[in-house]
Amino acid sequence: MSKQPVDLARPAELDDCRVPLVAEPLTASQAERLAPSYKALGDPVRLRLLSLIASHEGGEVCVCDLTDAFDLTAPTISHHLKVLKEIGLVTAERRGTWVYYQACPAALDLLSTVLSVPQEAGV
Amino acid sequence: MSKQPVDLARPAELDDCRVPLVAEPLTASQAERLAPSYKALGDPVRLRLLSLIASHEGGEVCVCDLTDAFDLTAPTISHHLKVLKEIGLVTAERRGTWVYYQACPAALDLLSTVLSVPQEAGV
DNA sequence: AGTCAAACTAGACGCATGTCGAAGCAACCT
DNA sequence: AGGTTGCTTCGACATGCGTCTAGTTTGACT
Repeated sequence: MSKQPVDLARPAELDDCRVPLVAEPLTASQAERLAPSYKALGDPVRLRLLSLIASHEGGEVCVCDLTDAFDLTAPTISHHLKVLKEIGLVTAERRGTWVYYQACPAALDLLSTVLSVPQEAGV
Repeated sequence: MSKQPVDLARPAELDDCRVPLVAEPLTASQAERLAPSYKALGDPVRLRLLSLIASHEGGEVCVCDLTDAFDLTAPTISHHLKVLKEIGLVTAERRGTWVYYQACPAALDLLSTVLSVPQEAGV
């Protein structure tokens, strides 16, 4: 394992990133911590994977169901899930033969907050 | 100009993308229209550029000010600004000698909305 | 043990991307 | 006109990334 998860949910690491980008300029280090997360969302397959996981009732999805939803090989799906996992947007849990993925709402919420536009800014 | 701006502000093109990713699975076409925008944010330099522009009072920034904020050459900054412009996150306007960039709040808001997590989802 | 299926890892291949130096445009000056 | 500054385009280079095939691990079931 070359990279370890960034863990967007951990306050100590990223609470100082929880500021709308519109409110004040991001520092270089804030930008460097946030950019990889947006990059992870910058692939259509990963966006759909995350959405499939996050919107699934029960809050988790088996890999086999995810693989079926795409015209891609299993290793490719596995690779994308690994990216999402390492960035802290999802977690994985093995139960018997199958592996289930869950979304991390806190991580999503942080990324949403950074892009949010206050009302008075005139959307 | 090889690509033209995606224009995230145009309702006809992207209003059907204005749905939280957590609410229901993104379709393939939705994901393919949204992913390039997140990819554009997936670089620390572009994130900071966008933040510098969006948070600047007056709502616009001259390129020269942006270039000074980084340890990069002018062509590189220009390249990143072009990416942000083509994706519809900023607009550019020349006034005399200088070029000013403005942020597009509507585009930002869309990307924020897609990542937003409803309260009851338990952040 | 042997087998099968689910999922991941390893390695390879081609395309995309970030960066730079050099050159080109555009607008302002003498 | 000529020169200067601000910004962009062009072309090149190294690196990164998405995808695949082939092989490996993990667990369940005979």
